[in-house]
Amino acid sequence: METVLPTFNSVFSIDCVIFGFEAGELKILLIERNQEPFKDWLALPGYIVEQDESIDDAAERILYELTGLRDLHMQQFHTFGEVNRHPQGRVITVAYYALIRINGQKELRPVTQYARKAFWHPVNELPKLAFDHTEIFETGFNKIRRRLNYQPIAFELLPEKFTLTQLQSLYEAVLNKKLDKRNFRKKMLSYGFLKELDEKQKGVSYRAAKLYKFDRRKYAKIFNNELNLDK
Amino acid sequence: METVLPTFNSVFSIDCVIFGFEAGELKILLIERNQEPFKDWLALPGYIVEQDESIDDAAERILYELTGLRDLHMQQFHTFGEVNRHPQGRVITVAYYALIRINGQKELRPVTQYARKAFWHPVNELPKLAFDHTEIFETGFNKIRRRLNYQPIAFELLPEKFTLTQLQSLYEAVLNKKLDKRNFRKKMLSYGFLKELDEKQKGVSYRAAKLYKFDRRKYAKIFNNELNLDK
DNA sequence: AAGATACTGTGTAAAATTTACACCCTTAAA
DNA sequence: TTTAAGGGTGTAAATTTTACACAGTATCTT
Repeated sequence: METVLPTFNSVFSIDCVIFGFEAGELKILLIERNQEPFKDWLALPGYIVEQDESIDDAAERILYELTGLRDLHMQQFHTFGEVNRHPQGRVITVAYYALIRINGQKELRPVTQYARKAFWHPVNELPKLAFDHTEIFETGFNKIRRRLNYQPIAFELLPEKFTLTQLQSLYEAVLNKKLDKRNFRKKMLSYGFLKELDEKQKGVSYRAAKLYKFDRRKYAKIFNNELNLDK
Repeated sequence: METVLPTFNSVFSIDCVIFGFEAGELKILLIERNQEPFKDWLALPGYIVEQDESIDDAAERILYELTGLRDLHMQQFHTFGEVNRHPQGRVITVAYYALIRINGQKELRPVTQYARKAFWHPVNELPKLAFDHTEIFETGFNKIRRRLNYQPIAFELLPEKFTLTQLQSLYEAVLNKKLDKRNFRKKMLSYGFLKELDEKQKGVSYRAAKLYKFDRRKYAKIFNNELNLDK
């Protein structure tokens, strides 16, 4: 009886769909590849998992190496395992997503040679991507659209202090539909996990809006209660 | 510049969490392993993906080989990639789930030597399982609990013709809570995808209940409309 | 055949949530 | 001081969700 694992020329890789939000627009992070196959193509940040690292660790490392970004909360969302998805051999890829605040200060700078550069690109009008990355992106986008309804992921995309209008336009960008201003505010505030600050928006040429903060503690409390008091 | 894939001693495997429903109880399919590691342990049906098959194909094949079951609609739900989850080397496993009618006629019979037998086991009071299979099961169970609310997966577990009480007790088993009979019926029927048959339950020692069928066409129509008419 | 048993099948009112909808206010810039 | 741009607010109607109880019927028992 066989008791030893077979050796195939098979590798695991990770691909990352990283969402950001800027100027009312939803964007994702792309790289320009500097390596065959698909040299010079645009692609999702992705690379091969090392033998001695978990896939979660690999996802963090790979994103960092290709884009310079660190300490994101990445979550796996799907695994792509068609036989010929990679032209050089059998590669199964586990796709992760994360949402982050786009921040002018944080420079996007690949620390390996595999990517020539990394940059934000609006999710609408995405160019052709390497491998099956377009499909991976679509799958990921659908997932976060779903999760937006039951997880507080929107706040990861916004600056720490934000206005209700910014929050609403983020929801509109992800869900791709217009929402009613009064109803949106009523509902968001009714959850009780938004903290109104004594501060206002600055630098706008119109009446400045109040700033709010997402209160993680309150959110956790509410969420746990829901689970515990389950009828 | 490296342009060829590295060769690691890494393999992909598939593990299956197959749910069934019988006698008002939710069950999953387990095997008794006949191979090291974890020889003689109970485990989820799972095995290694071949080099030339997609992971979806592998899932079908592996389930068939270990249990004799075929033609299920399996869906991947999570990939487990901790470094030491398999004692013999680096194995990443993609976990799939499916829901099926338990049917006395369909015999569970492994067609490989890797499993000694396959059998149904209630999801409550699961024994210790091989590898990280307990965690895989828990993750899968949580997923279907969620999906029950927005996908018609319940009907895959029931016989083609079923009573509303059977449907309700399935929901109660998966969600692990009591539901109100009148409200449950009102809501289910209001969707419009249950077809009332001219037939009644047989072989019960009390008033026989009406039988219903799940109408896939109507379901699809309703579901598509929802998507298309999206405001 | 009478009674016991076990589950079927049904309606309504109250409460909660969701939806639709429009205008005055404030700030900065011109 | 006027204009431009978005800020901020309330209510009524419609819809959905919740809570709740009992008579009806088939079978089995004695």
